[in-house]
Amino acid sequence: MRYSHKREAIQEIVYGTNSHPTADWVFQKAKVKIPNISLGTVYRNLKQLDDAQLINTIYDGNIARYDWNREPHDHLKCKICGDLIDVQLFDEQIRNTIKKQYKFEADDVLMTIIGTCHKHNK
Amino acid sequence: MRYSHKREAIQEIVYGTNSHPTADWVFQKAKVKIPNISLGTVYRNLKQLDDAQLINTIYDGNIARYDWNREPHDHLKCKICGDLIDVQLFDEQIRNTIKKQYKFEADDVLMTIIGTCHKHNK
DNA sequence: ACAATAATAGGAATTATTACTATTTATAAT
DNA sequence: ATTATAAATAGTAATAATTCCTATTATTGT
Repeated sequence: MRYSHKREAIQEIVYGTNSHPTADWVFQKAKVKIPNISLGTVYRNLKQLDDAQLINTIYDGNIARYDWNREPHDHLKCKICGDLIDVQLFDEQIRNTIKKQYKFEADDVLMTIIGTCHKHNK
Repeated sequence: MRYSHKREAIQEIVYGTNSHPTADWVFQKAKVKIPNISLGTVYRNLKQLDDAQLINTIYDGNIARYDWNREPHDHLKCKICGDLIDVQLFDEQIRNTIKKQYKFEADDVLMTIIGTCHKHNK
């Protein structure tokens, strides 16, 4: 993968937030620094960064979000504000046990808990 | 929710498969029985059936799939053939413990394991 | 049977994403 | 430093999944 100024900027944007941004959010941020960047470039580079294991892609409902956090972890998703919160539900050992439990060559364990976050307490 | 012949047919189709069908798959099946049914009707009714807790919607990557199985359960997703396989990873008690573990009003625990299913053994 | 209104068909609109192509840019070889 | 190469890009078109809109149809309470 050849160096590119734009890919570097895109990576910095993803690494600079805990908000699990969408491609369009990254695009809006990138435009501030690089006005002529195109959305296709953002998508292509996010995919390349994912392929290179520099970021992770997570699917939130039917939209892709990007996460700099490559440690195995899970998400709490607030059904009211849509926020995704990082949590560590299991340690690696339990995660590996889950993977081994089935006649299935498991690569990754994805878990999301849907509910209401603290911001919406009555 | 008023009775509708088409909604009944759509529900029967979802209840008649373990394949976690997409809206379009349901639409193709429905057209055999009801040639003039429209895709919009399929989407609207799948949503209504989900709202009425008669089926569940699960997101597989960025596409919606529908599941008659409303018992808490998890999925193994094969990255080669795309199949989703139902599994019971935790009993209700563990599931409730997970829900209580966070300052978060949890409704549902979603878990998918990504990997390779038995059909692709070398 | 009739009125009220939910459900529908068919198509347009929207949203997220990918594909295409001529041009630009990084970089390796000269 | 110049040049050749192929990757990266902008800009736009295309695609896929889904939702929205509106005139018509079907269900159901009276």
